[in-house]
Amino acid sequence: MYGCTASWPSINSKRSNADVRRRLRALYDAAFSYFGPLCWWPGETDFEICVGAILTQNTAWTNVEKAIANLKNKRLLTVRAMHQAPRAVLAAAVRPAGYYNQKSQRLHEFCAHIVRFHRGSLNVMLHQPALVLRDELLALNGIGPETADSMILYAARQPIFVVDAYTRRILSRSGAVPDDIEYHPLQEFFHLMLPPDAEYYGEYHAQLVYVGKEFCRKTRPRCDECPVRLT
DNA sequence: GACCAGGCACATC
DNA sequence: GATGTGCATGGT
Repeated sequence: MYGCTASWPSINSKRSNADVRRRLRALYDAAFSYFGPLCWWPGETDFEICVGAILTQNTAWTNVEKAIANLKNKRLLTVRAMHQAPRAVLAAAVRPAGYYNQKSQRLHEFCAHIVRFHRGSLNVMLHQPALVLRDELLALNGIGPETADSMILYAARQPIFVVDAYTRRILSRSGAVPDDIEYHPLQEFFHLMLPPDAEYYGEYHAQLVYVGKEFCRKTRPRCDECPVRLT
């Protein structure tokens, strides 16, 4: 049963890659049948997607939605406006997303970087090779692997797989990977096993998040009711 | 009232 | 290199 047994081939077992790919496809198909197309990431613009990626760090998305609504109401959801906004105003707007002092600073530094190095154009920054963009994002304060990869996949639409808490939990509970697997090995696992397609990566990640939210929470998982059988 | 949520940076050992 | 801690709001 999902989450309770471990019958997947080892992540290191090269000879069973075909089997792993088949299981991953079956997982996706089952989730897609249950949830339907999710069309991620939520956001009207690429900048909103990037802002959401920072705001959702260790935070429920419902709180992020409130913060983004505040930013829209204050007309701060552009690179220039956010860059020029007083820190206190920015912090007040993102307050519902928690960690508002850190996140307002991270947003400001993100915008300052775009203004300084890309003439204020997020589009210019995003139109770099994925690995160049990734290194650039990771060098910024407050942007780690998951945040950077979310921006690259959903805003730049380049095929980098996003690993988050749900991804790790679902895959490890299924026995496909060790529960203490680090970010990059798990990302490489997906890059090796899935076709490099940004739209597919995005939808796959979205389906994993929905499965996670609904059936694979940290405590009180609903394994028995989960429509996605991984083993 | 405790626990959790789509992380990350930094200090300490 | 591994581990622990601070950051903070809002839902369950």
